[in-house]
Amino acid sequence: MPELPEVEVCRLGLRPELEGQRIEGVTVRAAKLRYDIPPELTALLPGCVVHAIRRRGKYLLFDCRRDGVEGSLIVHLGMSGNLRFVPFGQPPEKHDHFELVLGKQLLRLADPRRFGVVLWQAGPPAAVERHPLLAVLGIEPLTGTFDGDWLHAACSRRAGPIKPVLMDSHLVVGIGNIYASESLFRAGISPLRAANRIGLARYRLLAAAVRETLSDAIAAGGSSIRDYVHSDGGAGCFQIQAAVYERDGEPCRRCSGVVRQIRQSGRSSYYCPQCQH
DNA sequence: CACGACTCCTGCTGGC
DNA sequence: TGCCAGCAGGAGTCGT
Repeated sequence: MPELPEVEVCRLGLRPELEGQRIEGVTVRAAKLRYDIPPELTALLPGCVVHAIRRRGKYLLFDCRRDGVEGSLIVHLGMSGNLRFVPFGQPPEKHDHFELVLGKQLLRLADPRRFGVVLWQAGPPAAVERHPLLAVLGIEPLTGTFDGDWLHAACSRRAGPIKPVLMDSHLVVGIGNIYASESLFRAGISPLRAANRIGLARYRLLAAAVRETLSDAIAAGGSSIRDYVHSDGGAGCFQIQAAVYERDGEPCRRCSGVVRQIRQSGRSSYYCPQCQH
């Protein structure tokens, strides 16, 4: 489920009900996610107040503090994770692995495929950037320094096709398999085009397309935030209408061509061969 | 270094 | 209807 927009919408939905709240307890039902959930969390977190919820790439960061304890809870939703507020006493389901007990409700992490992450970085909020998983992350695509010029320079040594490059979180964070295809469609660039053989002008189009695609998705999700984080909602699905993703064989929305599916680096890519070069 | 294959895990879909 | 292969929105690690 989660690429950058989904994680950002999740953050926005969590914020009003979690920021400033005290953590009363922690439940770890299945410690084995991509990494083991640190057992010390059950001792560290109770009594902490969540002062801020930040996002870096697809990681959610909960800045926590109490007497003698300061650190950030690092949460990644992997492929199939989601965070939900649920009422006290709601029985856990099969893949509910972790939860925070708050004053009035629970915040529960479900993740069937267990590619998610729950970790802890001790220290002030800034210290989390030094965590090994975060230290290697690339630029945020919704910040000012991400633009066509930056992207053009960053891709100058990448001889492979642009689509997997766009998904490389060491370069740019947050662009997953859906929004990579959608952004390339918007920019009119073929996913097969060698990254270092795309000119500056087209990289400016691509950078703008990435920003627009992600922003539109966040805006679309923003209107259903309550659904996204509450168990009585619509399962957290707010997907923007895809131009090409999973539309293999269907007509292109822009021309008379047919959307095609190909495989790149083990992932599906979708594009319109007539619109994208 | 850059790149692709492989890997973790469970669940769903489509073909036979 | 049942079974099995293949695939799924992520990303670290390893070999070339």
